[in-house]
Amino acid sequence: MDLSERKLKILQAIVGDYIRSAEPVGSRTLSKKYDMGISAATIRNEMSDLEEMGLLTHPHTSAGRVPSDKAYRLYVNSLMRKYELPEEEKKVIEDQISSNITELDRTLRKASHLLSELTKLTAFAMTPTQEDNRLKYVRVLPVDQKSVVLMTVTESGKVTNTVIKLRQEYDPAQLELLSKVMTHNYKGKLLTSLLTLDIIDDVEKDVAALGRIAEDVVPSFMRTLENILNVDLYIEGLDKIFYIPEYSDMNRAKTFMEMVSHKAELENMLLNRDSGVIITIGGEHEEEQMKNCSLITATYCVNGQCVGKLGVVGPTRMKYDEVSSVVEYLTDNLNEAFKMTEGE
Amino acid sequence: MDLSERKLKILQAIVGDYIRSAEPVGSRTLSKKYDMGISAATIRNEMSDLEEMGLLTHPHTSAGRVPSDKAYRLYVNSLMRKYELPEEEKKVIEDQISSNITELDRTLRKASHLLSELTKLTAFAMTPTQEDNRLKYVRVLPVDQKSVVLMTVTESGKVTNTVIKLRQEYDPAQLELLSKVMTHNYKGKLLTSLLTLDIIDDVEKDVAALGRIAEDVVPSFMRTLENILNVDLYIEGLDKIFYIPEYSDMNRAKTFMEMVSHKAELENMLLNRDSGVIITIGGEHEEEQMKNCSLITATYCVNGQCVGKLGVVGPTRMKYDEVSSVVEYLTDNLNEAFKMTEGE
DNA sequence: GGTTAGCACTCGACAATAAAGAGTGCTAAC
DNA sequence: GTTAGCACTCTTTATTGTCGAGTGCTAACC
Repeated sequence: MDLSERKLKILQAIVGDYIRSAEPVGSRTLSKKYDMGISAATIRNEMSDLEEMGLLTHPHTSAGRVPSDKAYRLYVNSLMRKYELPEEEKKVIEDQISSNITELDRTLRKASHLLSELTKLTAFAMTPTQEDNRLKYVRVLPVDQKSVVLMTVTESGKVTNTVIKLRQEYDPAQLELLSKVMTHNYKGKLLTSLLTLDIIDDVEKDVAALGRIAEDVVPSFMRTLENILNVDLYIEGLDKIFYIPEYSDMNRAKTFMEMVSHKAELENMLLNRDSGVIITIGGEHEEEQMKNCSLITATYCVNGQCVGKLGVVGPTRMKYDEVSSVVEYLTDNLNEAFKMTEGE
Repeated sequence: MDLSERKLKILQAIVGDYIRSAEPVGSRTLSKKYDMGISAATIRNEMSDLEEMGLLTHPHTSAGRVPSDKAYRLYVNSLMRKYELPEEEKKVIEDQISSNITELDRTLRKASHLLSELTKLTAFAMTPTQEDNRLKYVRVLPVDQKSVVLMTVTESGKVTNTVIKLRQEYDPAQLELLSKVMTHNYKGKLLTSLLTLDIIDDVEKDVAALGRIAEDVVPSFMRTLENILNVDLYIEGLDKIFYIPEYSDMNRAKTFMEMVSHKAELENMLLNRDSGVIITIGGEHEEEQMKNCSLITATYCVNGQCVGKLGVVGPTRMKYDEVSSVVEYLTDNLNEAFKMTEGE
């Protein structure tokens, strides 16, 4: 696609103006607002060409031009200048994110909230996937006579603790033994693969000395595995859509809301995305309901493993430069915060 | 307020009809639909009386009548019959709630989701307050050479575990000592009161042998306390408002959404409510933004302590009988599920 | 005296109509 | 290649008129 300097300039002006105003932009407005030394009529001709190339659309005969998804793509790829976040915003992000690094969940919730506030769009953050994660070791520690704590540690460094009430008293040596047996059997195995095993049977068959302790502990272990593998999705700023002209139509607002509220589907969609800051514009989406939305996501890493997603959804008309910068900066901060952490 | 049998009957019919249809109900409709042996004209006279008593309103001269908050209150207190949940719904609630009792957070999230689905309204659930909770004991347990797990147990039975990476290796005896010192010092103290203490200083001054371990552990302890005291609010079914005629006006929808999105304020409001199933109707609320909403909340108990709230918000026109039954049944199930649990 | 029928009146909802405004597309002149 | 001018298109907004539902009042009825 070869575009003259002038066409690019006009396109850029249209995209920029439309992103700001949400109104179709006409030739006259353009020639008045941006002093580019050519008349409205000339601009009309150029616009006509751009429309033929599929970069602009016409809501109806007598309306101004609106950028197509293709135009946004061109804008994002070549025309858009890098947007530098104002220092205050950087500071807010740093303050909010770096503060409590030990709490992944809470930090992610905070991150999505922040993302929504700064972009004025609906934002979300997903807890890390643990699909590729393997068991490092299991330990069962004493708490009191009839309670123990089950500690599960994965290779990626996620540590989970669960308190288990036993139906009988136990001998500390038994716990020691149980820890060893389980660790020995399952160390290095994928968490997902462990879910399908019949672990109680396994363990009891192995070591008769454990008695019935395994029966109390193993179900909790299985539940812990399930929980670790479970992904949560935090969504913030749903109310923001009321400020966006695109959703002043009740039906579109409803559709958007429903789409975002279907967490399971949204989750799936996010899981399928590549790493890095990714911008997907309207029709580029596979999913029918997303065809008039744009999505900007990024992947954050915990202990060097890139496993979680976060991002922003909005209408195709969005401030791609600002939003992607916020997403990027926030992700960088998260990565920094989660770099040295072990456990949640 | 003395009302004739007939007036009550008419009022009940109006409230019932309006709750179902969301349309002002006229005398003619009423006399046709409900065969109560009197003519529309008579009903008009009665309606006029009821309006004078402040039980009905008139959106405009030629519209039907609409119940006032006062009428809803009367309806809820005296006219409303107990609504028996259909067996399927009971079963759904039981299945969903009883399944994973060990996970308070997840269960509450599920509960609010369920509440929203069954009532078709926006629902929420709050994690338990721990304001009156006292520390039972603290234990620091070994994990590996440089990591320990800090276990905090409260009198209400809430157990929290945090993994802490130390900057140095430690002697198991030190952990034992630290546990004892901290437990001895702070056992039985309100969690809230502990937050204001200078615990590092306290502990180090007490026992020199601990060295710098306290410096690593105590901040995590403080953070754990903060987290325990923190209340989370899960909100579900925001999209439901799009199906409610009251919110087909964009502005009201927006206002509602903003109100519900202000978690901190909502939290405060909920904390101020009494126990049991409480219905507050429109103008009965203190808060300006709630004056055209009704709120049905209940309190659930963990280990016998009533500490958490959950409920439903919607327009004053809501199916009070059904909704309050769902809230009640769900709460009963939660109470049952949380009765025997220790820890989350 | 309570109840009912009848009728004038009110008001919102909806559709049809008209006018205004913005923008295009084409043509002819520069 | 660029520009001005003009007819044409289509949306937006305001206006009007009509319809229907519902009230409130009065007078008759049982």
